[in-house]
Amino acid sequence: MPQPSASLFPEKLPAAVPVLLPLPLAGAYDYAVPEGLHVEPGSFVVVPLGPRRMLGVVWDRPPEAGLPNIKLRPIIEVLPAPPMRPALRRFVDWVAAYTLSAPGAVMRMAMSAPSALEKPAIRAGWRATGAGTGRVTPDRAKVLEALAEHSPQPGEALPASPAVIRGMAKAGMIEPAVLPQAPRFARPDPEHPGPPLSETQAGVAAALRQRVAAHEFSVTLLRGVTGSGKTETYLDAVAECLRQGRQALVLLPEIALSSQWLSRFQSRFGCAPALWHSELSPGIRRDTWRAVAEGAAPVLVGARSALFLPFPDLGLIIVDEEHETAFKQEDGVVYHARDMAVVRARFSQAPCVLVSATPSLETIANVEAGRYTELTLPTRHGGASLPSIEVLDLRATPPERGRFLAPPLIEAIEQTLARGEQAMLFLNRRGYAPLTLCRTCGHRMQCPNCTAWLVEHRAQRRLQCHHCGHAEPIPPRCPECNAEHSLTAIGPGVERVQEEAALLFPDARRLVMASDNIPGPAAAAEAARRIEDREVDLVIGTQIVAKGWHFPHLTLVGVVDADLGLAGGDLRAAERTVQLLHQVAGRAGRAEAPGRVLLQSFSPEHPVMQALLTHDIGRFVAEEKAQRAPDHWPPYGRLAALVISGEDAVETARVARDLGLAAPVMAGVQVLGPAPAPLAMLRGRHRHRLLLKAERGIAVQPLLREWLDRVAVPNAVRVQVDVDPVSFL
DNA sequence: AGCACGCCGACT
DNA sequence: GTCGGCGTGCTC
Repeated sequence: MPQPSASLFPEKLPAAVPVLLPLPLAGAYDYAVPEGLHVEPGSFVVVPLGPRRMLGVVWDRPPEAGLPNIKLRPIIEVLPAPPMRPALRRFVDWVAAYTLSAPGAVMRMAMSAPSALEKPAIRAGWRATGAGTGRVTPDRAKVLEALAEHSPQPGEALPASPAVIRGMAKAGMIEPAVLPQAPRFARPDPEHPGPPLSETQAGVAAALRQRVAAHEFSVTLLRGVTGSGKTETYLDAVAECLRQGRQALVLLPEIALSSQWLSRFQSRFGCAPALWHSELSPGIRRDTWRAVAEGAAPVLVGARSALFLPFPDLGLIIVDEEHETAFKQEDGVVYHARDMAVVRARFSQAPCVLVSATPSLETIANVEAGRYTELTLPTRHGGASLPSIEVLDLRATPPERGRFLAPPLIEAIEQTLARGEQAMLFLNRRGYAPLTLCRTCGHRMQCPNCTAWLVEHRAQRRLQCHHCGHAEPIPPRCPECNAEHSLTAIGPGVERVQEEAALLFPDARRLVMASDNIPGPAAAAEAARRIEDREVDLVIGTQIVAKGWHFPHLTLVGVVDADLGLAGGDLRAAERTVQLLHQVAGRAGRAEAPGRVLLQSFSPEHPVMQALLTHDIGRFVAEEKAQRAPDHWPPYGRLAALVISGEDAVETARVARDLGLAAPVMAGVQVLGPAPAPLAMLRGRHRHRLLLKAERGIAVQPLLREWLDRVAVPNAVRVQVDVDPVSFL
């Protein structure tokens, strides 16, 4: 590659820098730096792009050499914000290279609050003038009263409509005033007295603190059964990080369901942490982003996207429930937050702690290979014993016809309720019934856009597609054969289980928990409170009840269909089922009352059920390993999936076939497919899949890149690359 | 991601 | 004869 020569273009060459724009472009664009403007790598700048102005970041790559005839457009402005740190810039490049995404698309996630880059907005409010000409109406009196109490206040905080406030301003009764800086994030106090740690906890906490104090990269698996006090233990490491004056990041799989986690944080540190998730309002988002960048948010708790926040001095990353599939981002830049957390920690020279009761096989393999270390909390805290787990053979004791709860489970619930304790029924399926079938002609109600059945939601009297959001009213007669009263609900969803429970336990106060009726953090917190305060006797829920809740009065968990997750039969079906059911089981019983778990299954002999009822997860893991290792399935090899999708069936299939023909041929690499995806149609797009499997040690990214370069893909067809896929749909 | 340009159908 | 549909393509 020709190098620019200073002697060829003496000082005529304008200073130029690459600027990475938050767009899916192949790389950074070069811009001229106007005389007198100071920029450095990481500077946030405004540059012209075609007809518009765009925010970007000065990047590290030296500007493209040669082509001195191209006149570069100049940078318009440098924003008064701290430059993006090298650790974050390198992380962005790394994630882009690993996931085969455009660097700009990844950087976009690191610029998720562009307004935070401008000067902190002056927030305007109102104060009373003590004068003015207007009449004092009741509304106006309330406003004046509020302002007498506390002044100035933002308009939206005043007890009157904007019209009233405008009127008062016009009458000269109130006037605009600058509000003081929005309250900063409280500083969690590491010395705040928290709950006492057991001896085991204290030992593990000391080991974690040591890793934090070491100020260097390390990865630790913190493994402990449900109720062993993992959270309090790692919060001690967070405290150490605070003492060091560095920032801590805690990733939770579903921040919306974490009200109880947040109260534990509060009681350990005396205040709430900063939060980061997709539902934040723009204002809070901007404040939080800025606070993180300024180091004013010492602890941040967030969903996976928090990995891309501009921490200046990250000293610890915790990934709680590291086995959760919610950490995998499936659209846009496809990445696994657990794995990227490790990378982020490496670039920040910080320890990373992966926390789980049922670690992923990936993490276990990394421990076994010596890449990660492991710390264990082997027993439940406070002397509580593990719940007893039984498998109910549905072949031996089937439910009544058209029902879903087997007699022994019904009896167990009755006993539990009679003792005044709480019971929970778990079924990982929303709605009333997963299939609506015509008894006359066999027609199945199907989504027009997806290869999927429509799920009946009886409460809304609608059929819904859980993949694309399509919804339609339940038709009065079969759309195929016109038979009336012939459409029948097949199979159970939580709504149907609740209906059955209402018949069986009419006096029990029931609560259904599914994403349909728990739309956000507030609803989740309220549901948890009602259970804690014993306003509920029977909880019926989807996987949102499996999360790390602590319900002290809950002693029985019934799993309505323990076989459900095994149906797809993909690589991780068994592993996921063990993790999910183990987690649900962990809801039963705590310190004072022993828990009991009943799994309804048609195959009690299945290794998954055996692992659960013997509590021998270790043997299950060994069996999985023995199955996966010989053929180099993950984690003993790597996978990358290509999903080819398009509206035109023929064209999409052709691209898939072309990719199959152009697949890399090499020892240790195997390409499976193309084949129609299990979800052969999604949102109106036809889908095909290819799977590349490589032995460990083979870098798949260069293979993928060359592979994709060999095949022409028309615009209407999309090829999505998923390195380390979790979902096989 | 925008926002252009571009080439084909229903209006004043 | 134009206005406008959104399909392809470029932006340092």
